[in-house]
Amino acid sequence: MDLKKYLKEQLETILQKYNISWPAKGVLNPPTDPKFGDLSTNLALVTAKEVNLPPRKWAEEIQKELSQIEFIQNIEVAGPGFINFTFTPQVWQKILLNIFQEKENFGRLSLGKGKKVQIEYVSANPTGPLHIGHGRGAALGDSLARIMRFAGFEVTTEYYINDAGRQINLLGRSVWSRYKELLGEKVNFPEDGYKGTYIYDIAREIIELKGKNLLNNEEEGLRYCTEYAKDKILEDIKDDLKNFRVEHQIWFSEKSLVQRGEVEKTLTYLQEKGFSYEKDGALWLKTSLWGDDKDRVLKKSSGDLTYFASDIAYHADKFARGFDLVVDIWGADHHGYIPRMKAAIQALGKSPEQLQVILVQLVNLLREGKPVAMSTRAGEFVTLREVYSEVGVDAARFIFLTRKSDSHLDFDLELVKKKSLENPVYYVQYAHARICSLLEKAKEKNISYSLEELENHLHLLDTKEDLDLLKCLAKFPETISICAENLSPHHLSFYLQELASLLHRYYNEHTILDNNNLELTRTRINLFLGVKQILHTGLSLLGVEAPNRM
RNA sequence: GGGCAAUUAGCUCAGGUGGAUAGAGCGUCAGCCUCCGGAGCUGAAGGCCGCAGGUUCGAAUCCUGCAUUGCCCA
Repeated sequence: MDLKKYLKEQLETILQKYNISWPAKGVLNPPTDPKFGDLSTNLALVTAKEVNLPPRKWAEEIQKELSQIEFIQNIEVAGPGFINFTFTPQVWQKILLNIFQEKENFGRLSLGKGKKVQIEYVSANPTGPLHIGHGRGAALGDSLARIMRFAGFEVTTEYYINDAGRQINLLGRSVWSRYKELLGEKVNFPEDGYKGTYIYDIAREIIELKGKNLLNNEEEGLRYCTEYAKDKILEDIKDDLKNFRVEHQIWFSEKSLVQRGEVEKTLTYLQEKGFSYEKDGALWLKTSLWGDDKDRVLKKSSGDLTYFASDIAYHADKFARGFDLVVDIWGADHHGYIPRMKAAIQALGKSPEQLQVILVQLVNLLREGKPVAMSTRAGEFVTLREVYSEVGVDAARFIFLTRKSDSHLDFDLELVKKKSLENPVYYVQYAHARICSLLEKAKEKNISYSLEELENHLHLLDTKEDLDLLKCLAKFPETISICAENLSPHHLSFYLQELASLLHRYYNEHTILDNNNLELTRTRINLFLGVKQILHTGLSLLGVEAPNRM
């Protein structure tokens, strides 16, 4: 049962008697301080003027009207005119029945109403290994996809492979150059080429496969090196993401888009609509029509297409595939592209809200407090693989998902390693493992438990710790809703920490297994089973394991 | 020179559409195992929410200006 909805309806009924509808600024929420009850509303404060009463007096009127309401234990007027509601313990105790009834679907919502959503994330150029910044975007995108599916959206995840442009070209020339160098040729390494040692590794692989054979034909050799390097790196990226428990359902090639003529098709469309024009030998899109600072180039005077042009074609393709909402996760250094991209999709006839861009701040990778240089070109960086091998997938993901995406993040390898046992992720996992261990113990003591009698014994869960825990469990669905609506998984991470904290407190306060009071023992075991299930569901939405023992 | 973000406890960070005495973890200090996992629990100290104005019953939250930091663009 949705308590908030229920109460809101009751309040609205009263307002109707006074010909007032629910005010825009009316709020019905849990108060910051639990001593003010379970839910609190500012309704009387906001509507006092309409009934010509002082807020407190008006609040008391409402209180009187509600005196016979079901499920409510206490209503009081407080402060300047807040109305605070406390539900009966039964309301909270019954949550447990819901949880067991819906099982792993408890918290699942129909918020999305089957709306088709695409989430595109990581999309790193296949010119080098993933680094920690990609890891952050990967964790975020993957977890968001899981949560939005749980909230009733139809989600597709996708990786856009920039395999058509200048960067890939440069990669090929870098490898080709190293190949020749290793075979003793004199070479001029491309000025801004990729200098990482992995380029040598790839060149060595090619030598093993082809020997010196490529030297005879410059054009063919370069082509081979380019293709080989791209495929090899992409393979490693896929491998990394798999290890990091990140799933992309679709791998979309920019090159295929170009080859199918989609870019030209999009340009033609824009031209026919009259949204583009030629100036100084270049082709421009009138992005300033939709709030961009200035118009942007689609095709340079040299005849080369810009990245922007293929990006528009790509987004046209996304919408053509029927997505109602497209979510792009970008590094924060690309924030300047948002206005032009939003303009572009409006040129395509879509509304700007149908593209949501989440910016992920770049991660400051530190080692012993000192920044680690992270330039792919300079070839000096710590890879994502090194990071998760060092600190573990669970710890790395949890840290990324415990911060909102647009805040700066210092990730000190030595610190995370050293303090790994105090990492919040272990705190949450420990709660889960603890419950599992307790269940084992119950088995040893021959304490059986089932759900059959649960309903009749729910009233035994009546201590403060019981109610705190039950209320926290009841909050799970709303937490999912907040995460999905705000595209921010970090709320879930904080929720799980709170739930784990209440579990630990409970465990310290009460002895669960008591052979002299089996009914209470069984009921409490059931409570723990409920907590276990929510911990499990929540962690899985973050892509973090819920171990039975640690 | 324009633009986007950030600024909350010693440190790392939360504070969904404005609400009552601003929270958590780490660190510090003081306590808690005859007992189901002490990787835990309880308590204490610690804050002009960057600064100054404005909007209103009410601002960490919204608006304006300024400062500092990061990034993007010419």
